[in-house]
Amino acid sequence: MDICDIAKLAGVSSATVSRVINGMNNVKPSTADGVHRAIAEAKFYPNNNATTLKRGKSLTYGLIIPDITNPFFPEFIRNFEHIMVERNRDMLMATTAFHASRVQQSIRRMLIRRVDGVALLASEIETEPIEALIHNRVPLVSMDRRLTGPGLSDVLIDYSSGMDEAIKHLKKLKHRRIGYIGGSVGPTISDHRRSAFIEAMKNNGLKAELELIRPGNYRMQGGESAMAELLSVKPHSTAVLAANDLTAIGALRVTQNRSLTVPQDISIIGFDDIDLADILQPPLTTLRLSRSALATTFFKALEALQAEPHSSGRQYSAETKLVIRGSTAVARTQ
Amino acid sequence: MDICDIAKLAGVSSATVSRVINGMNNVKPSTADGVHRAIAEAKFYPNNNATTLKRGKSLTYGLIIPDITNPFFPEFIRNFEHIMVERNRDMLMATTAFHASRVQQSIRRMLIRRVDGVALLASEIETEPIEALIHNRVPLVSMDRRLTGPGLSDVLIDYSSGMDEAIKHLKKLKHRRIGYIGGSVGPTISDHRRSAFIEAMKNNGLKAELELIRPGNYRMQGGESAMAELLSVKPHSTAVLAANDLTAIGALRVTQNRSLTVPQDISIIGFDDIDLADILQPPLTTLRLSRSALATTFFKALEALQAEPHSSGRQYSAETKLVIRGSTAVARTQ
DNA sequence: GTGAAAGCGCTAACAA
DNA sequence: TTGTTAGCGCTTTCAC
Repeated sequence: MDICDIAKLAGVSSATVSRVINGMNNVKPSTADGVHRAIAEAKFYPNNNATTLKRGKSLTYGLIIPDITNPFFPEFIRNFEHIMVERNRDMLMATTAFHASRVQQSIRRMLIRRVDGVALLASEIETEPIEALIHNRVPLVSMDRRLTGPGLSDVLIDYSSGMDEAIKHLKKLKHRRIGYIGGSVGPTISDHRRSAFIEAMKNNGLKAELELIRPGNYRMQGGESAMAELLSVKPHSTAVLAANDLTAIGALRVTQNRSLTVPQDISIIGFDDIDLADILQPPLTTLRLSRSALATTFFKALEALQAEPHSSGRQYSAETKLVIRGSTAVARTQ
Repeated sequence: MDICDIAKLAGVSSATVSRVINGMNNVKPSTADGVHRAIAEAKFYPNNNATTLKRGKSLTYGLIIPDITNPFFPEFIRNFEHIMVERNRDMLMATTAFHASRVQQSIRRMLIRRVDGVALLASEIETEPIEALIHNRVPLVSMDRRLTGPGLSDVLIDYSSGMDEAIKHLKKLKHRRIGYIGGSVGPTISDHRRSAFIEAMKNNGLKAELELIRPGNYRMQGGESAMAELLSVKPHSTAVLAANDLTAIGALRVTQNRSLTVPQDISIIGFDDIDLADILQPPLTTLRLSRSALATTFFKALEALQAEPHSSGRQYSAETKLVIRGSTAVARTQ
């Protein structure tokens, strides 16, 4: 079944059918009516592969994320997909499970499908697949790589503002020794988060102790083991910041399993503010990174790059903001 | 950049390039080598739209889900995508936000992309888009519609076994008046769940009181309002089953906000066993529906239908199983 | 083992 | 306002 069949049914040419399908206004209404009827009768759906092949544009953006079971990402996806649907665009999603090889695989998928751009929210990035994108003139918008270039924009996560708020908040609560559980070792994005922590400590006249800085893996389990290590330091720190909420939840669990009470015995601050943060016991104090703002920014960045493929990319930025809930309190005097 | 360019670079014909790309074994190794080199040098990625157009098969399955922020679905998606990547297939995901119009839109997306099959986990289903799939010979595997036909399989969720376990568990804990918070009004899938509850009550010699059966909406907020209603019935039931974990969490929150303790004052049982269920306070007793088993079943069903497009679909089934945690306890004597 | 060429279903000049 | 037609990039038969 193709537009020629529809053309025969409607007694017109395939070009007219094409025009009707694409809503061009240079078709006589009565003719268009007939075509619409024929399409409906035949339950015809035009083959997008042919359209894309012909037009050289797929009206599709790719989205690559590390881990869909981290609630941050579904919340982002929902916003992103919503924008795409509204603009009559398609989304092609791939997850990487934190493996560089899966990033490569995902980018390959995007390239062979001829997406009009890629939003890359994963951090296990190797330069080779990125070069493939650039070389093939597929715009790329990355998250917090702090690197831009022709066809390459970036959305910086502005930790510093939020991180400063967080440390100020803790300092006011009399915390002095503050621990930090980071992301995976390797990705620069983890480094940015850690540096922002150290910087904020310094700016507030506190010393970031190396012994109290541990890597995690952005998952609960990583938060658990890192927190176990932090608790074995005697005396342990009175507060801990985590690189994301999942990590903070892991830390929370370990703490509670050891019969320590949060926030009385130890304060915990997360990062992201996933919906879940609010329903924990205690509800999590966290640095909020707005998913809808982020989705909007990524979309805008993609559109901008697409409109002018030869233009150089821009550095965008997304704010973080402290949300105070129940997991922080005055430091226990030791 | 196309295979003809590669052909020139490698000094062969485009047919040979195509053969090499597709790993056919009727190319002299040295020739294949040269082609591979040319492809790498040019960073060439074949245009999948052309391939699909030509072959008439996309090696892609569509996946339609209602709500990606319900953790059940990301957990499902991760398993499903993993299977797909392993088999060198592609996944095209769409969410419906519980709107029938979005289901229609999603199915249209799938049809114009010529997916080889659709896994439909949403329940806001209208017959029209489904007929479009059938008519265009695109296999469909639905969840718990309990309807099969040519090119149409279904995965039944076997509530009865788990629901029976749940009621037996509560009965042993001396609960007699048990409430139920269902899914959205309308979808048959909600009816199945509710019927299974009523049936299980009856089978265990308990009476399902209509007053204690309320609709929810598969989201936390729905669980909250339904639970508020249930608590206004005096005396309130001593236990409540929810149509999914999110609903149960909503119920849990309302209960705790009213200074009632779970499970001492009231027992709550969820459905799904999302990862989160285990980290709540108290950890949620729930009916487990395995995401990985479900993903495997959906994939198998799609492959079977695709292998024999003219064959009639099958009824598959997925088990549910009671997981006892901390949200159920002996009923308070009233 | 390799190449020539037809055609998958659509769009967009161009012509009428 | 409508039709004719040349491709978009690939696969695959058929011929060599």
